This record gives sequence, structure tokens and C-alpha cells, in this order.
Amino acid sequence: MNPSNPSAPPSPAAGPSNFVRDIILEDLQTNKYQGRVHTRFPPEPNGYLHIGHAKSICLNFGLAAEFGGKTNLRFDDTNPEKEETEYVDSIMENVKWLGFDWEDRLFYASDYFGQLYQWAVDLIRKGKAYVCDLTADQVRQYRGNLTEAGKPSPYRDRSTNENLDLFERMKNGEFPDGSRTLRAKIDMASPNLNMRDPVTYRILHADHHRTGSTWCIYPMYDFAHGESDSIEKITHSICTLEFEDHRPLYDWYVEQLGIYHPQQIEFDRLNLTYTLLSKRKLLQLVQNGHVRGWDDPRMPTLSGIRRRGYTPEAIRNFCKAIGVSKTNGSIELGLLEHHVREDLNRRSPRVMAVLRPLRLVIDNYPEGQVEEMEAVNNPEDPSAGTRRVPFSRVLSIEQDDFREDPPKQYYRLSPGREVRLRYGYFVTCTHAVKSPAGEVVEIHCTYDPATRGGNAPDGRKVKSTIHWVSAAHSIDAEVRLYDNLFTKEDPNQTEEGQDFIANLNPHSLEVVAGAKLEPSLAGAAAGSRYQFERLGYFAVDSDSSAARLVFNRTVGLKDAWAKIEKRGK
RNA sequence: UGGGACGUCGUCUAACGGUAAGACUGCGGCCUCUGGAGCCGCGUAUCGGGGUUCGAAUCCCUGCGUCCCAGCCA
Repeated sequence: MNPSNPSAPPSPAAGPSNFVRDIILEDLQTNKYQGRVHTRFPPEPNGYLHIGHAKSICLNFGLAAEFGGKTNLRFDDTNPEKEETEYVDSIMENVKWLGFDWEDRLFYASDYFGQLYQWAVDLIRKGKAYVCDLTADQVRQYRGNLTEAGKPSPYRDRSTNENLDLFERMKNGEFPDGSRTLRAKIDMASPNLNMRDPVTYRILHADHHRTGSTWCIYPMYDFAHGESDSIEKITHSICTLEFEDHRPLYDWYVEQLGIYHPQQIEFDRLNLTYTLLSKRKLLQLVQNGHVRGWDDPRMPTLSGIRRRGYTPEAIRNFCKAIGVSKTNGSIELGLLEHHVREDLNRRSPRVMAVLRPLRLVIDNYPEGQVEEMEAVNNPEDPSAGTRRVPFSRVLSIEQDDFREDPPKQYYRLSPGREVRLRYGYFVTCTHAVKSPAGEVVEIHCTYDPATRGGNAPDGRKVKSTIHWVSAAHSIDAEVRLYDNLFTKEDPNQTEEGQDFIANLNPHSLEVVAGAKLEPSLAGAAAGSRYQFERLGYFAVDSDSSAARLVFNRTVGLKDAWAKIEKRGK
């Protein structure tokens, strides 16, 4: 897209149209910011980033990139009680991993504490702010409520000099936490509660992750955010819908101060079915041990889904697909999974793995013989080449791939039936061996030597192809299967007196200890991704070691049989 | 009951006064050495009621519904 000619058709690199993009297009056309597009991604370092933040990151970085603009990474660190460097580090890592680059524009609201303080003093001088001695409880009472106007604080008309003196002494640490605040003098009768003399600075004798004990007063979000945007000459300050009510205050501060005025634009935050996207609640899951950490593969955090095996490309494609609007809705989890499969299908090497092994003996196959069968690494990508997989008389197949009494439409192995062993031979089941308890522990087959590699010279067809590993050559692994963390589409929908914890899915993690893998997987590196044929996409977990391979199921393959079976019930 | 915002297929998004389109899902079929992938086809929507207009998802009025706001959190 050529910024000097915004009406030209979007280039192929252009992002999808949305109302924020339209606003930028128009601003470019009217030369509102001299052709500049400068956005920012402003996380508070009080938790890990999640898929909802990815939407914001893609929007902010994507839009700026499209129009040749810039995006700053700015930590909104004005509340020392909740912020930690661990979160700062994870956030930077996540943004990079997602594929975005803030170059040399890494900022912190705390960088601006000095300027912010000066501006607060300006506000006092202009008679637009005052020091208030009301307690938090009293402030609440004076504020009024949704239908009743508030009443002025008794400290509202203090003299400028007294305000200046008191504010400076607040800064100097002379007063205890909560004893006083600096408030903007606006309108206690405003129907917008945010305009009823909002607190601008509060006293907090807390150690800040960057400024230590330098400050004992900290600016509130509304004051710090817009003024930080102004300092950085942000053009479009994109935030979520709940800040819509704050925009008048955002505007008020920059106007009173007479400084550069960025424009705040609000869009709908991401909601995903069966998922919670609230840092507060995710923190609760971590702290109370409902998951194994911020990067638990069941978590919707970027660290979690990355560990699970999701790719940055898939997430970016998803963010592109969901669009941006002001409608409050919920995206189906299935759409995210669709994009994950789509990306993984293209890039994942195929491999054979048996999750729940069943011993299969080919009675007419020579004892002790081993053949190396050639297998395609990725049918979507011929350049991925082939590999050799050992085949022998005793194999492991999936328990699900044998039924003594096959239901209708079940095409896999059963007594008397012939199937193809992928890249192997056609085999016909002769009989099953059962334990005293009656469970099938071993099945016996005969093979057709003429079908080596998986094709019958006589052209006969089989209804199904199943995967296998050679029992003597396979390697062991632990495989972690994940299901939705919550059982309800909306985890917040609960019975009286309960909270979202009640909707936790007790089966969100299933550990399969005795999986058998083809030997090519030996030494697979943490983070590497594979398709286990017919099962799904799996990624080597960070818990994995050479001695003990651990895989996460990223997402299953679409399963037509599962659907048929489910429908039958 | 004050204020702010939002209502288009099951879900999300487009259509900017001129044939309601796409994606996901679902359902059929084709193809297949993954019941994967791919391909083809089908289905369902403008919140209600008035108005303006040759023509309304779009503009106006009105009603209804949903979300957000009463932190010294962001």
C-alpha cells in the first residue's frame, strides 16, 4: 500500500480490512499525522501473554508494518505491587517468538515517572488537580453511583500552594500508603464515573521492579497511559473495549496539559470457547496448582501453546482470520485448531507411533528377518524425502485398530479381514489371543509377500491402512494427551456460589506412559514437531530427554471414524 | 433506573444507498497407501416495528436484547 495514495487497491501484503485500518487509511488521506503511523503494544508485566494478546500484537505490529510505520513495546508498569521482571522477560520472548520486532523501541512507563510528576505539578498549577485526604472508602462514597451524582471532596478547593506542598511531600514519602491521593478536578456529577475527580497519583511505598524505592507515589493508568503515548508520539493508541469509557479522561489529560494528542481506538478483545483469557484467572490456575505453570500446554498463554506445539504462523493466520471489530463475541476454539492443523500439515514430518500397543504376530513371516521399508516423510512436501522404517515378524499396532466384532463402517482389522500396514504389507487377521480376563492381548495375521511396500500386484484393494512399529526396534515414549481445560464453552458460566474452577475439566491431561515410536525418533529435540500418522500432531516437550522422550499432542487429526462412532451413540 | 458501546448464517467477519459475500463448523459426494490432506456440492443470516427512498443490512424514529463502567488495578 502506498501511503501517499491510500485509495489505491491494497497490495497483496496488505492485511485484511477492518475498522481500525479504515481509520488509519482516512488519517493518511487527510494527513492527520503527516503520514506517520506509530502504534504501541503496552502490556503490564503482571502475568504471561496469552492468545488474546496475540490478537493485539498482530493488530498493532501488523498495521504499522503495512503502512511503513513503527510499533513500540512499552511496559505499562505503574503498579509495583503486581509487576515482576519474570513477566517482562517472558513478554519480550513471546513477542519475538510470534515474529515481531520492536527494534530499538523498548520503553517502560516507569521511564517517564519524572516527566509524569512534572505534568501532575502542571495540573495543580492550572487548578486542575488537588490533593485529597479522603480514605479509599470515603472516596467511594463521595463518588456516588450509576444513578446518583457524586459530591465534591471537602479538599477539592485547597489552594494551589497547599496542593503543591502536599504533593511534593507525598512524593518525599512523608505520608503513609492510602492517606492521600492526587485527584484530577473534573466533574463530580458526570454520568461517566471516570470523570468524577479520578485519582491521578496514589501513595505506594513499594519496591518497583525497575525504579526500586525511588518513588513512593505512582501514577494511575489513565494518567500514565495517555501521557506515555504522547511522549512516544503514538498516532493510534489501540486498546480494548472496556476502555471506551476512559477515552474522555484520556483526552482530558492531554488537552489540559496541552501536549501532543494521540487518538485512542477501542476494539473487541478476543474470547475463545472453552478457554479463559484473563490474566487474573490464569494466575489463579497457576498459583493454586490447577496447571503445572504458566507454560502448561493446556494454558492459552503463548508460552503454553508454544510448548504444546502451536506455531507462530498458525497463530498469526488465526489472528488474521478472526478480524477486528467492536462486537462482543466468542470465537470457536475449532477455528484456532483449524489454523494449527493447516500449518502443521504443510510442515510436519510424518512418523509412525503407537500410543496403546497391541502385539501383532505375522505367523508366516520369517523369524528373525528384518526389512527396511521406505516411508514418505511428508506427502505435502516431496523435498522432505523418505526414510527407512524397520519391519519384522512381531509388530505393535494401535489397540483401536482391532475389533473382534467390527461395528458397521469400521474398516480396520478384525478376524478374517485384510488391511494394509502402512509402507509394509497387506496382512490378514487369523485370530486373536485373549487373556484369562477376556481381553485381547495379541493378534495373529498372515502376510502376502507380494504386497511389499503396500501395493498388491493383482490390484486388489483394502478398506484401510493402519500404522505400526516393529516391536523389537521401537523406542518408548511418554505421550501427553490434552483436552479442553474447561468443560463449558463459557467457563465463567457457573452454578450459584461457584466460580470457574468448578468448570475445570478433570480429563484435560491424560498421560500415556507406554507409547512405542519408530526408531527414527530417537534423540528428537525438544520443540520439534511431527505428525504421528493417523493420530495427530505432536511436539517434543521440554521435559523430554534422550533417556526419556516426552511428547505433547498439539492437536489431533480430523477423525472421520470418531465422528461416525459418536453419531451412532 | 445514569452513561458508554454493540446487534448480519450455528460461530467470526464483509458488503460504506444498488444481486447479502467469505472463512470455520455441519451435511452430502469424489479422491486417497493417513477414515489425514485435497477437490466438488449443499445448507442456514440482516434483532422487532415504523418511516425516508425508485431502491435500506446501510439513513431517521422507536422498541427489544447483549456487553462494559461505581479499584488508591490495568
